[in-house]
Amino acid sequence: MLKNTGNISEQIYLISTMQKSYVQEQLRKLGLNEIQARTLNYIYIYPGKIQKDLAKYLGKQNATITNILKLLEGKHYIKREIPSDNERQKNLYLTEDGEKAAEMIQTIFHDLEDILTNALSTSEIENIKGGLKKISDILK
Amino acid sequence: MLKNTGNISEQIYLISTMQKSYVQEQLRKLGLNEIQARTLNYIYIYPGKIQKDLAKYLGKQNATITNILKLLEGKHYIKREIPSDNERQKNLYLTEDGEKAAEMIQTIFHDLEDILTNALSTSEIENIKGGLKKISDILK
DNA sequence: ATACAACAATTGTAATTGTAACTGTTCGTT
DNA sequence: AACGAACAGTTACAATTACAATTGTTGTAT
Repeated sequence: MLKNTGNISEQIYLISTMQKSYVQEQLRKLGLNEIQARTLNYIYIYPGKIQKDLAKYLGKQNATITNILKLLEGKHYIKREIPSDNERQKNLYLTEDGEKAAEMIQTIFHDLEDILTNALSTSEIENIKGGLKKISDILK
Repeated sequence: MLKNTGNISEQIYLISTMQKSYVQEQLRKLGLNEIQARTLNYIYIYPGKIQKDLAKYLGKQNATITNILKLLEGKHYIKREIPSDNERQKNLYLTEDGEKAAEMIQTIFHDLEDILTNALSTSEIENIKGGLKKISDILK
């Protein structure tokens, strides 16, 4: 019998689900969902990346990315520019409105991080970050 | 400027996304998606729980749960029983086919856990589990 | 230079998930 | 007992996401 209650992967799943609920709740007032927020945040941090990079970051299909970006473009949060040296790809940028939204999103993520770290000591935080880094390197 | 690349919450998000991609890939042959698999796994581990409990575990609305369960019921993987002492709720159980599917799902999750832990020492594993436990308690 | 495979993104459609309003049941208070 | 609030789940519909096939572009090997 192989149950898996205390497993690392199960813990990660549980925490990510709870994080998602928290973030979604905070995003209600912005009229965005988690994926849209993470998209804006990604472009905020990595402007000029192409859709394929975003797809990998979010773990979604390229087709799904097209849909997400269409919506954000409709809200005038992002713009897509085809570089002259490669016409099959599109570089992603935030508009001014997108910047503003991204900054609000940043504070939501920052608040979340505060919630997680406030109850922990500095060394605990470093330990956990180190452990997570190892895990994510394994899966990369 | 508040970037958040190395944050705990961001790491958790990245890892959960990668886990999800792995699990989805493995599930293709079973014709199930991640949510359906986690649902079957949950009922496998906690038979008799009601839909609301599942909703909390998955971080989804009750209405979404209804949809997911309808589909799994259509595949004859689960059954729902209304207890005589409380007619507004439904206890969830696996059928025989559901048990078989759940066992295959268990091996997928088990394999994933192996991938994560094989590159780590016993003490590292215990450290990471302890850290994750703290985090999930904070968010609970 | 040309042919062909690989790449980045999109389209149309199907499947899934989310929202708000609603049904019926149980619980608590009077 | 009888009222209303809270609860568990569902419905109808809207929004989002996934899948398979397709377009147009770039890279590579002849």
